[in-house]
Amino acid sequence: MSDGALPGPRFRRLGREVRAAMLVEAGMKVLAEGGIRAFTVDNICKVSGASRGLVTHHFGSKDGLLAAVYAAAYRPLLEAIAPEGAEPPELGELVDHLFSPANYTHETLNVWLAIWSEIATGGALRDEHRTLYARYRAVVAGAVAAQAARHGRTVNAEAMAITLIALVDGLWLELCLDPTGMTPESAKAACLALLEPVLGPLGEAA
Amino acid sequence: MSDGALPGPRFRRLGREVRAAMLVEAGMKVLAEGGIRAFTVDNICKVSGASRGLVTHHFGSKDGLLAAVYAAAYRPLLEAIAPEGAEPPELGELVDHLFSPANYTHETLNVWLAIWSEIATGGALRDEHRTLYARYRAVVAGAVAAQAARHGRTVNAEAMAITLIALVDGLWLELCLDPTGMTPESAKAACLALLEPVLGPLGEAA
DNA sequence: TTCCCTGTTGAACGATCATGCAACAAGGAA
DNA sequence: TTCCTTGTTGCATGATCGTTCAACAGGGAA
Repeated sequence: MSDGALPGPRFRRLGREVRAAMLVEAGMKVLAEGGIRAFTVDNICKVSGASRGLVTHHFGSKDGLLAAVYAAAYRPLLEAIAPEGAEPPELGELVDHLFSPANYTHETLNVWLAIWSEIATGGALRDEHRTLYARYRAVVAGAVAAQAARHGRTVNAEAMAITLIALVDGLWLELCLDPTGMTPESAKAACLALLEPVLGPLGEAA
Repeated sequence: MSDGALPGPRFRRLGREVRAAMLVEAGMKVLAEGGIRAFTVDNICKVSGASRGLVTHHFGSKDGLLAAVYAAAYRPLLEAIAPEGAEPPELGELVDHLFSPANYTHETLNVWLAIWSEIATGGALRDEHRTLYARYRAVVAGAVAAQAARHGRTVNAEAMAITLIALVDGLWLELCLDPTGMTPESAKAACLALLEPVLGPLGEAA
């Protein structure tokens, strides 16, 4: 009893996907708080409570983990917008989801922002972004087309989807950079103020 | 003549602001091509053709140079939108400027994107951003208010300015991330398609 | 020409980075 | 109980980072 050896196991063995999920979550937290400059193996493992070798062991490299974090950030958005096996939501519900507290979080937005720059400079994330973004845009375009047809308007649904996504992303961005005088509610209201003159009324009155 | 000494001076002495401008330009180029991860003293000095000590000497630190790069990126935008001593442009002209080749460049946009993440995570750039962005928003809000008054519409000019800026930034962002099927012209057209139903016709027919 | 201010250099430094890897041990299987 | 699979550890390594600083030299002033 005089030595410093602690009783019990020194660490816990976890299943492959459990540990991977822990690292992804830690990576997301680090990315949200400190941006891409804080996304280091040391920080991630300290937050996750794991040792430094695990990142390479589970994801091959740090960039592999970053790709997993990106996919994990996209997943809830896509599932909220296009639930599997269910029929696609109306445009009004879709916009509601985009500005819901689940997606419109300061933490989440910082993750997006940090990763966007990596994509723009041609990292390995570029291809994965193209795939996920194409799915995202297709869902939005479908909702836009349905909304337009329901109200007898003729619009270019693809172009309008790009524009709507740009508007949402831009509002996200402004909330990240300077939340002064901005709330999720005002952002959503601003979004609807531009959409409804073109696509007809959204929301419960549909 | 047998030694390797080259004739002529080994370097050129430049004025304080000349050298500083060279470093800022190099920093912008590096930032545009590789994002914040490529924004290193080594890269910057290699591109600029200067030695490593100059960054600290002229800007105090690397972050000081980053702040200067940010201000230098904002300046042409503000000057195009709110030329000093001249009366503010109409909203149509303002939008033209925002999507003009001078501002809507892939290089410029990558610089913005790289710096945005730094601002969002609370770096030293935050205060400078607040100042410059407030000026930017005020100019846009003024143009929006004038446009609305000219066409007898009543809008919340401040909120509409935030929304317009968000839309422009979002379109910039999408062009950075995935230029597929996007051009400055289509982006501008998408922007006008949302604005004109609310604010009346923009452009030459004003 | 000589002098001196100051812009410039580049090596040195310690901190921090991502990754490799051999040893270790947890915990189920037998 | 013993054995073996495999998740885990953490040190070693070499690269790269930002910053410091003493020496250097360009080029105008006198």
